[in-house]
Amino acid sequence: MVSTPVPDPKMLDCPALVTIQLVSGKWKTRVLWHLRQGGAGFGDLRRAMPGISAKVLTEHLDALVADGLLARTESLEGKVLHTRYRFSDYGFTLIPVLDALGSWGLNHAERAAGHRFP
Amino acid sequence: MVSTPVPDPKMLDCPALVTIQLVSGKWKTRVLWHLRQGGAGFGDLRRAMPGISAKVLTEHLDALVADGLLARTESLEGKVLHTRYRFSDYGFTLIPVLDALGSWGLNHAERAAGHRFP
DNA sequence: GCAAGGAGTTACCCGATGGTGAGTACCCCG
DNA sequence: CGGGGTACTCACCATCGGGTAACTCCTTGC
Repeated sequence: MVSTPVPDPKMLDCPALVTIQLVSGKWKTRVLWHLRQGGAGFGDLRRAMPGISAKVLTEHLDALVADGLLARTESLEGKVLHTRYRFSDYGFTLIPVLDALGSWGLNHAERAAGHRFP
Repeated sequence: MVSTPVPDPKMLDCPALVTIQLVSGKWKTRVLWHLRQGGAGFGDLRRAMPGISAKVLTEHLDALVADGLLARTESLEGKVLHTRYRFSDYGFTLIPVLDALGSWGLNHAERAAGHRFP
């Protein structure tokens, strides 16, 4: 599992690492980014992120749910199982942080696109 | 190399990932965290972070310098080479983001320490 | 001469992360 | 009945980040 039930003490001298552990992984931020616009099903997420495999998506979702950032809701529409993933209340508190990462990253991308470190 | 010269286009649909790439790695945040309190030499950093090997520290520092977050200054004190690592001006702009990660992480650590997801 | 400290480099190994392809189970549609 | 959709699981691989240990090069001090 990729989750971090209880952050190991070594991290506490660097609390930023705790957050990074929860969010790092090739697709985790992308999943979170996509779910910002509202909940989605497993298949929605697959389609939204071409390249991810079912296995890895499952792993990442499980980790995010286990860490309390996402909530999973299963429902039967007709008789077909539908699973919906969305931010939990706790997960919402992470959004400002993700936004900070996002806007800095966007700025960095622009900067790096042109010239190297002017 | 662990650096991300020009962020690959796939990341741009998730700018947060750009930032995370720069900062993820077992020791990168710890290096940055330590350097927040002022510049330090190679040996200072090794001593400050028991467990890191010279190789990995070199790799991480190289990556952080290549990404423009840190600046390396070499000086000869007497005839001995001293290398000093510190935040670059650009690196400073990342500090608020690291603080956001840090305070959220600290909060998460407290939350996880007691009960699981109350 | 030899240890010790500063600043790395090199070769090699290991385990976690992620990718592939197939298979499962259930249901709906034509 | 076949094809397609939802939601996964399983077995197997490949890559890569990180760890280990040894080795370089240079200078200062006993």
